[in-house]
Amino acid sequence: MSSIVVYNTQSRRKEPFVTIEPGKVRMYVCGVTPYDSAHIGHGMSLIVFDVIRRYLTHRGYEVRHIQNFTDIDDKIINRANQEGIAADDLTEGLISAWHEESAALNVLPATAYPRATREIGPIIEMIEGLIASGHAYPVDGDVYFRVRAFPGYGKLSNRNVDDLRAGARIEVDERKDDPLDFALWKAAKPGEPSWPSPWGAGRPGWHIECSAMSSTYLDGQVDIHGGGGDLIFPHHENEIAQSEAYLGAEPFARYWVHNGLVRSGGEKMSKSLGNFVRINAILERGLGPAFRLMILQSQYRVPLTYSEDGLLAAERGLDRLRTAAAPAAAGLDEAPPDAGLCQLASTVDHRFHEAMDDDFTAPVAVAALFDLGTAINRARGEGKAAAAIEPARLKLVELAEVLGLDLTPAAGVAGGGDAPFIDLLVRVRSELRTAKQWQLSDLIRDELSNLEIELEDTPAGSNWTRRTT
RNA sequence: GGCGCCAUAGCCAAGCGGUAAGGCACGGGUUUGCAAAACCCUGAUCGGCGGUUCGAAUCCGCCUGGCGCCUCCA
Repeated sequence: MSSIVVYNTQSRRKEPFVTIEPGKVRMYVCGVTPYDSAHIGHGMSLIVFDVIRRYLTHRGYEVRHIQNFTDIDDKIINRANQEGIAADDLTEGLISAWHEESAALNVLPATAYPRATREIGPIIEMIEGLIASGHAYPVDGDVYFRVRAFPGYGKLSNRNVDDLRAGARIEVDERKDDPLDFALWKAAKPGEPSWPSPWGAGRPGWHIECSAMSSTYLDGQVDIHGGGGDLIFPHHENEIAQSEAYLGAEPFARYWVHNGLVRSGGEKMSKSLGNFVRINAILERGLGPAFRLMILQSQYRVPLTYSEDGLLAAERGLDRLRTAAAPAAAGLDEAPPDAGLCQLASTVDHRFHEAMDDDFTAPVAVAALFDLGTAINRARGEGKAAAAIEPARLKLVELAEVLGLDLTPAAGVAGGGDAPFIDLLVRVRSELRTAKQWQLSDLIRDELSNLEIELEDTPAGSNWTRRTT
């Protein structure tokens, strides 16, 4: 079906993509702990895995895409207390905002969005299994995973347990058998949200929910398990330990896929550093598509350097692609397809798939799209018939869509309550131009420009757009 | 201290042994009533020093400068 290769964090090399079930992909992507609004680091992860999912689907795979919400943990409890609301209300609001923003970024909905708090049953079942097999032990209402009972511990993040022990800066909990052991279940403190369990009221630890949910929703082992690079250790390492110990099978995930982290001002962008930009701040300016293009223009595993200039640069590039992808204003005429353009479209199609097959190297695929766009614009400039260009144009739109890049004109072009007045001014100006009243027509253009409205005169008439800033 | 990653034109960024993709910006031009958009032209020998090779941005070593993980984090 394909010759796709995927970089696997665990082996640190690209491997041929072979799924558990032929033609089907089980993909689990670690979502968020909703205690604050989403920033563009989350946006990058969202888009990276959306592109992977879209491409695999395009390649004929049936993709089951699960994304979770870890909707109970210390940060959530703390934040809810600060705001004087219930943890549930906090997470509910943030999750619905997440869905809205995700949709606005043109991210396809996942197959399912399980939440930790709604999967307590499977989580408890898994913990019981781990205790029964000697991989975990209860202490005073807590349950810990016995790291040294799992020989493969450290294989994902390439660490050995003795180095970890030496470097451990964690405050040592004397009740644990070993400082490395981590919590599967935490006993509830007074006033905390809790669920009944064989060990008393409590809540799941951080890592167990993903192990339980991925197995529950994807039938045990998975093909792709993804997330940001900052999840490799300890989160995913611990997931492997729990899941493989519980399932008695390996690998838990065939391909560990991690996106590079967004950097801002030379540092990782994160909530804890406070140097983040919210996704919403980008969406409000209509720059969602530009943001996606910016992400596509760098390889997903490499840290992304984010800057305002970079975002605007992507917006300008996107505009050029949109110009190329725009349907002929006057409709299609009679003309045979242009041979040269068709040939280029075919070459671009090939380059596109070759690049994406090779570990989803979108920057190269996008470069091919730009070449096609330039050729289309050139052909139009040379006066070629719209029908002659149409096949190439359709190819451009088709391939952009595979990447989730929407090339329809920028949102808000004709929107806004002032649109009728702007239309009127533009019409008056057209009359003035017909009468060669250039001083007045230029005045209107300049004044509109001061109001962030840009005019563009074409043989077919004048168009206006709102400037993105 | 342990484990990794990165350093390519003004900025972003591909490249994975065979002679530097693409985007943005700048400058020149075509087009335009003038603009805008679009198109054309213009720019780098790849952090430094050694080594391997017929041949290296690509492999090895050292150096310098960044970054990530080891603690919550997409």
